[in-house]
Amino acid sequence: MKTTYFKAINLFSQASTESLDTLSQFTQRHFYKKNNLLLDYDQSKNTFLYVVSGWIKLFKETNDGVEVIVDVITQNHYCGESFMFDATEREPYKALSISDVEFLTMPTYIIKRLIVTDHIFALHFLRATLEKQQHNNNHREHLTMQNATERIACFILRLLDSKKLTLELPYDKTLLASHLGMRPETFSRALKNLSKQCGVHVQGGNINIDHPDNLIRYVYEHCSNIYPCNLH
Amino acid sequence: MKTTYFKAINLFSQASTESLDTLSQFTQRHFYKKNNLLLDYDQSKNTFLYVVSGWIKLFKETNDGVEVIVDVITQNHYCGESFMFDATEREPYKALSISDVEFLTMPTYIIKRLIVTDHIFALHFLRATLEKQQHNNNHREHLTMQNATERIACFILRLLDSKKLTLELPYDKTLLASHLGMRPETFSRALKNLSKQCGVHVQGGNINIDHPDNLIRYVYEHCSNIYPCNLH
DNA sequence: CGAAACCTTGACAATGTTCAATCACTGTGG
DNA sequence: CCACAGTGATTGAACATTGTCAAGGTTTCG
Repeated sequence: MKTTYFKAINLFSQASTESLDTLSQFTQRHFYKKNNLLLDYDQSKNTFLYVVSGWIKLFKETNDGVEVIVDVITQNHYCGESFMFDATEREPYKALSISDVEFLTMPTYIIKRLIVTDHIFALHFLRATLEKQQHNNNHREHLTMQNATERIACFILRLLDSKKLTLELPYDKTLLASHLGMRPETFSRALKNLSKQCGVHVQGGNINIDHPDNLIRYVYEHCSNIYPCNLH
Repeated sequence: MKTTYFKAINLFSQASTESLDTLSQFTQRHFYKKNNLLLDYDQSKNTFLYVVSGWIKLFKETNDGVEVIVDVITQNHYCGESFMFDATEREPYKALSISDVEFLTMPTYIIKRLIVTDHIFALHFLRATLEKQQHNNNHREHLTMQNATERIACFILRLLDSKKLTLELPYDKTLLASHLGMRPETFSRALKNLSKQCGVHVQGGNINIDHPDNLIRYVYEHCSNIYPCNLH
C-alpha cells in the first residue's frame, strides 16, 4: 500500500516517514460484504483494525452464552489497542461486518513499534485513546441515567446531521437495541413512544424528525452534557 | 517535593530526570479529611490529580439536577487526563474526599508538557490510559449484563484479598449503590439476597464470606471474564 | 444527649424482560 | 413468477426487576 494513503488518515497523518513506510509494508486492505466474520477471538489478540467505511460489531459471550456487544464502530474508528501492552488479562472479542465494509488491518506489534519509536505518532494515538475514553464514559452515564426511550432519542440526535431532518439507521434495530442496552421488544416500544412524544416518524429504518428541538429538550434534561455533545 | 518521591510512583517512575524535576517543582501534596470538596468544575479543567491513599468521588449533575457518579478512585489512580488535549467539549466534574485522603495535584499543562517532551513517560501514560479503558469497558458490560445482586457480588469479589474471608466496604453504601448504578434501597435488598444465596455475612460495612467459590460461581456465570479478572 | 446522615423495610408504581404469536421483508430455488 | 424459508420487527400478556415514597431504625459525631 502507498504511504500517501495513510497521510489522509487522521490517526496516521503526522507519523514519521519511517512509520509510514512500516505501515505501508504491514497493512492489509480488506473489502467485505455484510455479515462476515472479520476477526475471531485469536485474531483479535494481535490485530489492529481500522475502519475506512461501513460498520463493524465487536462482541463476545458471557460464560453462560449470552452475546455481549463490546462496541459498534464505523469510519475512522479502530479496535485492537488493548492488546498492545500486556496481552495477558485482556478479553478477546469477535468482529462481524454489519454492513459492507472497507477496513485496514495490521499486527498490533507494528502499532506498538510505531508508538515506541515515533513520539509524534504516540501523541496522536494517545489523543485518540483519550477521546475514546470520553466516549465510553458518556455511554456509561447514559446507560445508568437515561431510560430506554431517552437512550434512543440520544442516539438519533447524535446521528442527525445538523439541519437535516431525516436519517437512516446505520444497522438493524436488534443490534442497535443491544448496543443501547435493551431488548429488541423494548426498543420497538420505546421507539413508538418517541414517535408520539417528540414527533419522530419511523418508516422501517428511515426516520423523519419534525422538530429536532423536541428531541433535544427531551434528551438533555436527563443528561449531564450540553447539546451538541458531538460524540461519534 | 523531592524527585525520589516520584520514583516510587509507578506512573512516574520511568520519567526522565528533567521530567522528575518539573514534577517536583509543580506538584502539590495534599492531606484532606473525609467530606471535603477537592476540586470544583473550574479546577477540574486544569488539574491533574493523583491519589496516594484514600478514596475520592468524581461527580457532576444532569441538567435536571441529579447527581452522576463519574468515577470513584483510590490509591494509584488519577483523574484529569481528559483535559490534556482539546480542553473544549470535555465535561468538568467535582471531586469530593469520601475518606481521609492523601493526593498530589499538578497543572494538566505540566503533564501534557511531560508527555510531549518525554517519550518514555508518554508510553507509561498511554499504558495507564489503556488500562483505564479496559476497566471502563468492563464496568459498562457489568451495568448491562448483570443484575443488582450480581454487580454487588462482583464488586465484593474484586475487593477480596485472595485467601482472606473478610473485608470492609471502602465507603458508604449509598455511594456504592450509586457507583454500581442502583438506588440505595435496591442495594440494601440485593445485599440481603446475596447474604442468603451465597453465604455472605454483612455487619454494617464489614463483610464475611463463607466460601468465595459460591460468589465466584454466582458472578461469573453472567460475565464474559474469567476469575480473577483483577480490575481494581 | 441530640441532630444529621445513613441504612433498612414495606407498599406500590414504573420500567423492562420473557415468551409466544404474528407480520413484513428479502432472497432462493423450482 | 410464485412459493417458501429465514430473518427481523412488532404486539400482547404475564412476569421480574428496579425505582419511588414514606416511615422508622441505626450510627456517628459534635
